Amino acid sequence: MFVQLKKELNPQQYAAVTHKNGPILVLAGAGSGKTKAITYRIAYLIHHQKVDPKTILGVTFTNKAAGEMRQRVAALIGPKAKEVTLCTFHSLGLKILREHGHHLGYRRNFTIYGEGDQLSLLRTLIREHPKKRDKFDAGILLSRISGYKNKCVDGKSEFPLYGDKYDDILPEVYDRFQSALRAYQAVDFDDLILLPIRLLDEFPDVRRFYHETYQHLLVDEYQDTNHGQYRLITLLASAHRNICVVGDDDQSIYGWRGAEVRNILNFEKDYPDAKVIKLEQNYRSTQVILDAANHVIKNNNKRQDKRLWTDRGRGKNIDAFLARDENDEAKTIAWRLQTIKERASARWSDFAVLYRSNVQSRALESTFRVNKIPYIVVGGYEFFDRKEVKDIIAYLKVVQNPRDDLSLLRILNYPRRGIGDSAIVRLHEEAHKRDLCVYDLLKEAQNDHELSKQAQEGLRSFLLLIEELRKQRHAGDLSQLVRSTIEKTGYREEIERTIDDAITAQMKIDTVEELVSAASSFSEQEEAGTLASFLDSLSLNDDTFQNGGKKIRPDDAVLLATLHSAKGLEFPYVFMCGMEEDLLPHSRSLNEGGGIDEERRLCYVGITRARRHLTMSLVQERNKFGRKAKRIPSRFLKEIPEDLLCKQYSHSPNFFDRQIIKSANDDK
DNA sequence: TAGTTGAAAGTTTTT
DNA sequence: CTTTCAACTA
Ligand SMILES: Nc1ncnc2c1ncn2[C@@H]1O[C@H](COP(=O)(O)OP(=O)(O)OP(=O)(O)O)[C@@H](O)[C@H]1O
Repeated sequence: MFVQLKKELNPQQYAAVTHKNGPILVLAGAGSGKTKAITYRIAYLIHHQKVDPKTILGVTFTNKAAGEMRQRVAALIGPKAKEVTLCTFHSLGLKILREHGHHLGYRRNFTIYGEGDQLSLLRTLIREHPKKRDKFDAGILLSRISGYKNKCVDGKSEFPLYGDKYDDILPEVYDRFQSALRAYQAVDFDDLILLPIRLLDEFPDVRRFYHETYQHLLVDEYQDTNHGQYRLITLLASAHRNICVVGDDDQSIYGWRGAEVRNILNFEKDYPDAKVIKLEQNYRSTQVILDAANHVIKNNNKRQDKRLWTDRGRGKNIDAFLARDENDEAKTIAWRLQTIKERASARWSDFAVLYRSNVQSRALESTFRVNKIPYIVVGGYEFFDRKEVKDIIAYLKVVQNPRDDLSLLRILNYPRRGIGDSAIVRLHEEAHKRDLCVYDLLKEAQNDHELSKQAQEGLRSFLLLIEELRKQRHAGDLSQLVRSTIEKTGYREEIERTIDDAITAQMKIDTVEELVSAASSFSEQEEAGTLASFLDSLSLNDDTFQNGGKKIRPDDAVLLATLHSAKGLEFPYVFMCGMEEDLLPHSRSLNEGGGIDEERRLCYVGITRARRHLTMSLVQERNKFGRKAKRIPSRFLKEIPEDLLCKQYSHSPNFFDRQIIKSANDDK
């Protein structure tokens, strides 16, 4: 590979890849080969500089982008890639916390709370609060708690005031929230960044350990880092200063969760000796696509000046079509996709359909399904948000960490064990008063005569069940454990008992079964197929579960993804759907964070994913809560010059051969 | 304590 | 349209 380095890289990339130690900044536009520079640099360090792969750390914000890095490094250096740490900030934080969290009082088996867990914890706190009549919204509280937490990275600070009813209760709820997490041995996503910062900051030994361990840091999509992640990286780099960051201010799309572009813009101030590199040639897209992207993004102010050119030829115009509703849109996409595929003899995986919001995947999925177009959905809700799955996972979480009161209380009386609300409230309060975790309290409460006979019996069988599963945890394999959990809890019977509709009941049973397959395919592809790693992967939304619980993952499939999770990827053929006002730009985004500019960047990201051809679509009306709502074209569509577009607004897509493209509704 | 009923509310992006 | 939650009844 060394021989070809000079051939495969342009001079600027070559400079970035082969630069000796010290800070490097690559600030450049979409498709200019930033990720290529990072991955080649990793390969170069290993092959040329004889750097031990284990001492290289590459991080980025999203799972998808981390996976892309991993894949591209593996393509370059083969199996050695496994020794390089390539992950998201959060999984790096998790690693640090599992290895050294004991300094801060965390056991190795601590639990990760996702947003759902955070919200349900907050809801119980609100329920117990004396002022609960005020109808506090858990979501608002959560965003303020998270904001405050992150603000405290640089030391304790005042609670910010918003001038509403939440101001009064925030400090108290915050304290209770934090102590609950501690008591439960649980950490939330913020903690996965903030606690490692404390470890590195306050414990010189830990800091020294990681300075030794990771001697070369590389950060992709650096514009997406928030202050905590910036601090984390800065601490990790402080000894050797071998830090290479790449990014593009025009692709900053996470302002709404605290990402700060100034992290990348200030890099030269942080590291005055930084080698700064600009890349100006786009190797990805045709002229038409690049022009469209540039015309859209130039409507933003406050941009870093960047040049971008391509020699890949003009290419075909961008198609833009109007459909009647989202099902028509999906059908037309299916039809066009198949047409392009045949004409260009492309593979399914050469296509991506991108959208602003996860709900948009629904119509696409059902249409693709009936038309036998293989697809993979990135992220989205679906599987792991279903009640059945969350219940079983709560059991597994308790098995792993019995101090997790929140998960325990969720399942203590599901399936029904005769333990009612009053008993649960009593147990919870008692545990809180005596500074015990509920699990330990249960051991005595099973003989507490103030509880009903029924409840006592229920507690006994619950404890027995958990103990049994805990024993099994180390013995058998993971999928066996999940299966036992389902069987021993009598979950299937509970579903059959409580749900009258046989079809719904069967669906739920199937869902639970799918979780077993998810577990078994997990232990097949992970060498450490333990319960702990399974729960971690679930919490971090790991790529392993891309297709929910389904075991069969087509290896050649169309990608369905949000604009956010498509960043960093590229496809010969891209569809952007829902090009409508209130969706892109999204109506809810206009007041917050980056506002319209961030939405425009999102559009820019979408356009620049395409290599050869881009199709945009919009609909006349969209179903919203069972009502039809009229839609108007996105302003971004109008920012693209007419001569780059090929508009097909006139005829209904129903026009297209109905025999070829089935509608999702008329499949029976 | 368990189960039913009816009203109300939700409509963004990720870890 | 869906899900969630409070109030009610058995
Ligand atoms: N010097 C080069 N010669 C040929 N092709 C290149 C070169 N550099 C990059 N490419 C190709 O251009 C495409 C885009 O590269 P890459 O994904 O690294 O860009 P990027 O700057 O990271 O993009 P983005 O900002 O959108 O994530 C890839 O297909 C890559 O292989």
